[in-house]
Amino acid sequence: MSEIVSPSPAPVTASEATTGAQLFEGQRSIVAMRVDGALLDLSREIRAGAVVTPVTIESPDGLYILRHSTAHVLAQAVQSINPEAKLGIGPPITDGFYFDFDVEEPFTPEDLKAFAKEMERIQRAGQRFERRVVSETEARDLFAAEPYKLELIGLKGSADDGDNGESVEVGGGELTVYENVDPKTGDVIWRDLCRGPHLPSTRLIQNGWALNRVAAAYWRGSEKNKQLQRIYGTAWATKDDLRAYQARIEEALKRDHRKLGAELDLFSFPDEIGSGLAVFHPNGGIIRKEMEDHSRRRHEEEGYDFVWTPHITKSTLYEISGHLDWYADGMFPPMHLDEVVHPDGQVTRQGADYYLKPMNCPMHILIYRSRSRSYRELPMRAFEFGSVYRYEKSGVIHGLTRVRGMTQDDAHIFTSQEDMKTELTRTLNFVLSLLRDYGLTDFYLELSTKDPDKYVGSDEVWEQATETLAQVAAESGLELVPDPGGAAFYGPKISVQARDAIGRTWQMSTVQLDFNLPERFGLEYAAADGTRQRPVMIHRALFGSIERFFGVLLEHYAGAFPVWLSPVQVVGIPVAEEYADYLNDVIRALKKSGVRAELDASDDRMQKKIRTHTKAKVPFQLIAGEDDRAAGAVSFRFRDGTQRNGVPVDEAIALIRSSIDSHVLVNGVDDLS
RNA sequence: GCCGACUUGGCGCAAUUGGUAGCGCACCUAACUUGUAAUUAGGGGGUUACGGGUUCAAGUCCCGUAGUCGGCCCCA
Repeated sequence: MSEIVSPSPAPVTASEATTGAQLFEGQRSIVAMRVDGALLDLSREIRAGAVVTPVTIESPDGLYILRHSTAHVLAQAVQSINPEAKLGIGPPITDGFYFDFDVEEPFTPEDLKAFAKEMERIQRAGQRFERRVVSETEARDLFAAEPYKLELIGLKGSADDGDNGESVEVGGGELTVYENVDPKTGDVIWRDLCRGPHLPSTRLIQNGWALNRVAAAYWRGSEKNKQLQRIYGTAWATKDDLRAYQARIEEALKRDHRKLGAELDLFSFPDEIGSGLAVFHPNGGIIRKEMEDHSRRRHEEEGYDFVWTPHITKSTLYEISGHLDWYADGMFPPMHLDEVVHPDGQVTRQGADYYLKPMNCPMHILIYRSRSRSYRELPMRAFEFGSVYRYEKSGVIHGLTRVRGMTQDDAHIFTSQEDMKTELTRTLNFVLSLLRDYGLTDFYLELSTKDPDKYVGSDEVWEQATETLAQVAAESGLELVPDPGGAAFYGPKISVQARDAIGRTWQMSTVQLDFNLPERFGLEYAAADGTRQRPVMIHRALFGSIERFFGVLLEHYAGAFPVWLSPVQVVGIPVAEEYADYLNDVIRALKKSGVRAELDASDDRMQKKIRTHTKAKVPFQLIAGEDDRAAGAVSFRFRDGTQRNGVPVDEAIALIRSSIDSHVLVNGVDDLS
């Protein structure tokens, strides 16, 4: 990020027909323009009277163009070194760009270096980007050797480009080609089918870019298609911006929950158990237990009933629920049990398939259905920390955020249609309030609506459900982002997205309406008028899964948890052995009031102890020597190195106790009130 | 699942062209007892992920399996 924010140039009105290049002549910082909302090359014609907004390179529009143009330079470099490489697509993305190629051999890191070098040469050559509108015939001619481009030309008519980058290649309406032209000779050196716009010259790319990595990617995003080699890069207006970006990446790396989990001895994934299956160590166990205990208390206050269900079930349950139809691929394969086969090969007793449960809802439904229900019992809120198992594909497993075994803080609310909206509102408020207890405060909502290719139930029911959710979302006052087609097959949902300490967003809670399962399981209740009615079901999980939420909090706090969640809350460090007994009395008193406190009586020297416990991110180090003992006091040292010395013991205990109860994050002396 | 890279004591890393495994931290022992981020000395610990193969010789080369990482696809 630039320290100095350059003022955005003001829009100008073209007094006569002209071009952007003429209009902004001599203003090197202007690389493109917006006319009537459209982002255009400076070379484009402007009609008289048009209002033209100049685009500078460091603006969001400018960066988008810069990244796109850098992608072109990369592609040219790749083809200049490897003329056999066939072009895929090469759009700008958040913070950078990528370009896909079909090549015989995958790229190596050495290839990347060579490409980067060639890119620098292309930059220095100052090639012009020239836009040309072509007919389909002409385009087919120009890209006769580029099979993927030909495929895109064929697609041009169909408007459903979606968001997978193809629309960057072929603009709506007309086909355009961008040609890189040698500024001296006027020769066309390279070209790509592209909607644009682009920088006027490769020279404007400067040195704020880098090639990051290679990866495979399916052509047009479908695993049915061939995998191409994708090169990812990043590009910024200046070298400083690039460095700032790289520093941001590094910060995120430092917070990686997998790294912190090992460093702080919180959890691990033993190979012997299996991929995506975590064990929590004692330190992680404390955090997890605190998280769960607090959640249980809040659920109790909120009128939830606690239920327990098994981890495994006969297939019948998921046949009724429909999960086997839709998600069998994501489930662990069944165990076939109880079959008896006569020696002659005849099956004399039919066996049964048992599945590890991938979802808790059908079991909660059976609890509801175990007897007849009255409207007086509704809403019934069944809550469970339910362990579920999903057979995630090996390539997607990722730390605690994508696992094969997890525990959901899952609840299913059975309510009447009339109370549905009240209950949804209440649920959403509860969700947000609980997330705030854990220190997340910055939210927005996402409303996922029907996927027309993957749903059950009638359209009216979906509409009604969606409408209700939209209303509840609007009433929350939070920002609402639509997610068309993102719903599960059985109902629309609202998900709560939280921003963490370094601005990344995580999908947290979901509140999901379900008109389908009550139908499938034939759920009913007796209404006030004596008729039998069908309840509506709300699925909701606040953490998503405890494992995932744990990972998110770990990254959010970079391992420095609020006091109530810290595995060790206080470590006592005597200045010399002589003061150990005195300090140990303080530690004992703390333990007595429920504080996780320890005395470091090892024979390390004091400075070493401070270092050790600071690295372990213990919130309070209590130090005592002669001065403190004489005064009946202790001295605080905090994570950031700040101190508060000579605090009377009673006061110290009270301060620590209250910092736990109030869930505050204490990193320095100023955080302790 | 697909593509690529990687896998050396608990953690982070090292081992010239294949010649038979080292360092730091952590751990253990001893001495030292010092007011805010590393006291000193000694010691233990690895059949180099696993299984094959090539070779006089494999951590180094080849094949397979598992796991991890980065993407793609997927995410009830």
